[in-house]
Amino acid sequence: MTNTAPDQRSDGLHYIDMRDRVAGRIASGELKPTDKLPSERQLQEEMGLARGTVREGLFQLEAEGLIYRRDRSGWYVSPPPVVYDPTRWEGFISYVEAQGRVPATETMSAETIVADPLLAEVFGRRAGAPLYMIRRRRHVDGRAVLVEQIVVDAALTPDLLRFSFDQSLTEILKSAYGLSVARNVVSMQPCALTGYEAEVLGAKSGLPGLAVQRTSYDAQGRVVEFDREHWRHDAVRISVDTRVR
Amino acid sequence: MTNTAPDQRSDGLHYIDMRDRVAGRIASGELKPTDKLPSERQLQEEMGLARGTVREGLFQLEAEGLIYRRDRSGWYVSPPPVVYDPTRWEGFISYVEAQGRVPATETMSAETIVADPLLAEVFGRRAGAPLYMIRRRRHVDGRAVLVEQIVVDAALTPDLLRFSFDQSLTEILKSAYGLSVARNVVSMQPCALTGYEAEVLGAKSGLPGLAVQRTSYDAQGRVVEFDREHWRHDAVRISVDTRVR
DNA sequence: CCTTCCATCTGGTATGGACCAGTCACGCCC
DNA sequence: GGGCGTGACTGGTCCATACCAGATGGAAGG
Repeated sequence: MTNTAPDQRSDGLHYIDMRDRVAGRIASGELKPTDKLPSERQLQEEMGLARGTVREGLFQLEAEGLIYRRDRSGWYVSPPPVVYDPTRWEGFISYVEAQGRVPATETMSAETIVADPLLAEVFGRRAGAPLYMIRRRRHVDGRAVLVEQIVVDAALTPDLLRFSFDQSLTEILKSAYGLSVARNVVSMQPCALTGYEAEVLGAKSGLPGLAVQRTSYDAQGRVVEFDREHWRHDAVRISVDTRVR
Repeated sequence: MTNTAPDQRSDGLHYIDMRDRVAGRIASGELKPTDKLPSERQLQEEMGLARGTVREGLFQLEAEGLIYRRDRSGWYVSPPPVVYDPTRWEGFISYVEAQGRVPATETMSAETIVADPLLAEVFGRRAGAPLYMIRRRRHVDGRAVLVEQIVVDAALTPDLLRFSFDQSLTEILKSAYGLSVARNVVSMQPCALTGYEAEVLGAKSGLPGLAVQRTSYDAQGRVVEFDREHWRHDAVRISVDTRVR
């Protein structure tokens, strides 16, 4: 392996060529965000390849975040990702709008649950303590990009379920319960979207994603929110700005 | 955790079944980290599937980070990821060791370059200003997990190239030049490893990865380090702990 | 005008065959 | 004992084909 720098030449691999040709059309602006690509069978003929080879190239572009698919509908050019700073939570709606995009939120469920051992530890409660769990799906420009599951301590937020969660939860916690966030512990891991997450995002099982887990504390060190989010990998860029301790 | 969520009907999809059967062997401990899986042709026969179907299942497990491949050698069970806080840079070696793993660093190249427009802007210099660029590959327990490209300002670090970079660069900057980091701006994005990055990590083009870009400033606001890292997606979990501003 | 239904288009799954290109362990040779 | 070559093994690429199931849009019917 060369110790010198990057840049490879046409490997002669058909699916790499195919990938680069389509990537070229996107880079040149011939194909624009949300545009639909030709069908796999059209590309197959156009490039003189087997369909499997065409699909291999498409998978590469999908992994790079350049294109995405809508099940049994077609392949589309990905819009640019939104920038997200999980440590500065101003609310999904406001920061998506600040980037000139159109956000939308859908509450999938909101219910009372009891703490299992893991959640009990997170909240510093006994197993069996009452908690609220809210599941939401969030969209940017009409595309579902993330699904989240938020857990809050029922003892701190009595009767929370009377609110609508299609708006900012942070706002509700602050104005109705006087809870505000002083510290966030965030952990992130690239993952594959499978099962429930893939299904509600309309993605094929195995699509690359990003799992974000956020624990928010108030000034007294109480856990205000415990949040797990699953993002489509091509929909987000994480940005964090911190002072070193 | 309480995955009260829907789902869990065996779809009857062969590659999902195959995936789950192998995942079961890993979960049960029958297959342990770094263990080699049976060959694709063995699995094919064992499960009565076509090889393409077996591979589809393996790709899913790879996307989930459960297994990885060594080119033309075989599929192996992934070791657990290392936890990495890009905002608290103590150095790769020390935090990997702190997690009971064995780190290693390899310097691929170290050279003087001139600032292109992008780098010039980052460093607040004119295009053409002299900079040092260092490329390194880093390993955990013998497996290459990330490749990084560090750029530093030659004006702040005269004659930097006389050092060996198989040790901590942060340490060199501090002890030899009195530079220490007061602020980090980090941005992360799931990506696909392709071309140069895939090659030096011994990965197939298209493997999911995580791109991390870090700009480090000293107390005077000067750029000390500009770093781009590409991680194997299954090798790392990002963790950030911050106070809200 | 709206709803319903159906033909068609699209991607999703699965098979099986072929050949290529590194890897790796074994055994030969020096 | 150590270096080298070789051949079996393993994943990587590519092909052709078939059928399934959801998406879609237009035609038919209310």
